[in-house]
Amino acid sequence: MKPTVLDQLLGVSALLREDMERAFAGTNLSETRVHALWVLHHAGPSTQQVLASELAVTPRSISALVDSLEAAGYVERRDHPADRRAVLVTLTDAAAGMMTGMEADHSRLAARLLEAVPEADREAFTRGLDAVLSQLGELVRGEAVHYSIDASIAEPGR
Amino acid sequence: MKPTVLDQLLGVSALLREDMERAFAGTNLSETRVHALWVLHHAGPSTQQVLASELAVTPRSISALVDSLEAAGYVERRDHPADRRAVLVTLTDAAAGMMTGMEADHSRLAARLLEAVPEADREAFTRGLDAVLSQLGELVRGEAVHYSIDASIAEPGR
DNA sequence: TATTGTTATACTCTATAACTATA
DNA sequence: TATAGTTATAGAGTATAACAATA
Repeated sequence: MKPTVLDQLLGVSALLREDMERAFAGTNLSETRVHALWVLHHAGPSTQQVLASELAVTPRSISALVDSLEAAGYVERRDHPADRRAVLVTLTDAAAGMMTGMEADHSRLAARLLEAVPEADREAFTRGLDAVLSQLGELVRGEAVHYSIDASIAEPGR
Repeated sequence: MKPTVLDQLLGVSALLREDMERAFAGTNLSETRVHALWVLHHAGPSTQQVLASELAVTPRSISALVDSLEAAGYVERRDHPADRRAVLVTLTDAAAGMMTGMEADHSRLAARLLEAVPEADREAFTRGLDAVLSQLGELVRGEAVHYSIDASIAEPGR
């Protein structure tokens, strides 16, 4: 029985997460922490509000996350030059270097995955992936929910 | 600047998670809980050891998970007929019905995603996805780690 | 008034370690 | 001894709510 496209995509998701978890095992890094560092690497020094919206998380959670990243030496809180309420979260030099390395690893992995696809299929493959990504984006943005949940047992309080 | 295959796949992963999170918001379900129910739906009544290995989680975590699923009315713990140490975690009728519905939703979503891919590209697309999945599986199973982590700042204690 | 970030508190998911009952 | 599951404890990540400082 052939797996559906959705099953294949879910398989890829699981493997990508597993790869990260394994890489971070035994370190003080995690998916969430690296996500924050990744945003800072690309956006440069940012306020906690910006981080909150990029990571789709509440400001309170960002406070805790930045606390731990700061304690571990990945980031520093600097005064915002124009707004004395705000803070600019900034990568330390060591963390900036590390993120540059991670970005190179990321590109290497991307190249390896593309190379695994038979050359003749590559164009159709990326085109298809693009189509799936847009379709999924529309579905998620749309207001319909795609799973049948039994409301009689799935009440918040139970 | 064209996104890489890896970026597209990460985008798909994020959207799939977002879709589930949204569907489960305001209910007592979560990705982890539904994963357990999904395993039980397909494997039938299972010991907690089996669940632990399917979810790749410690037995202790399964105890807590089954406790909460039981309290909410999704599963029951039954005596194992042959091994008095063990327990068979079993879906309640209501939960079994819900999972049947979810499986139908899952198929519907799979079909929708495939339909989004131009017909002429479908064969090459699934072939490519298959290739990426195997390649990624090999990479993850291999012992090499794919990210440059700065050991001087990423020590467990920091 | 509205926004930025913090303190206080709580829930879920996960882990390790020590223990009981049974195989 | 080894295995199935539980109790106890801890840490990360997330949320809501109330508050202080600043815009």
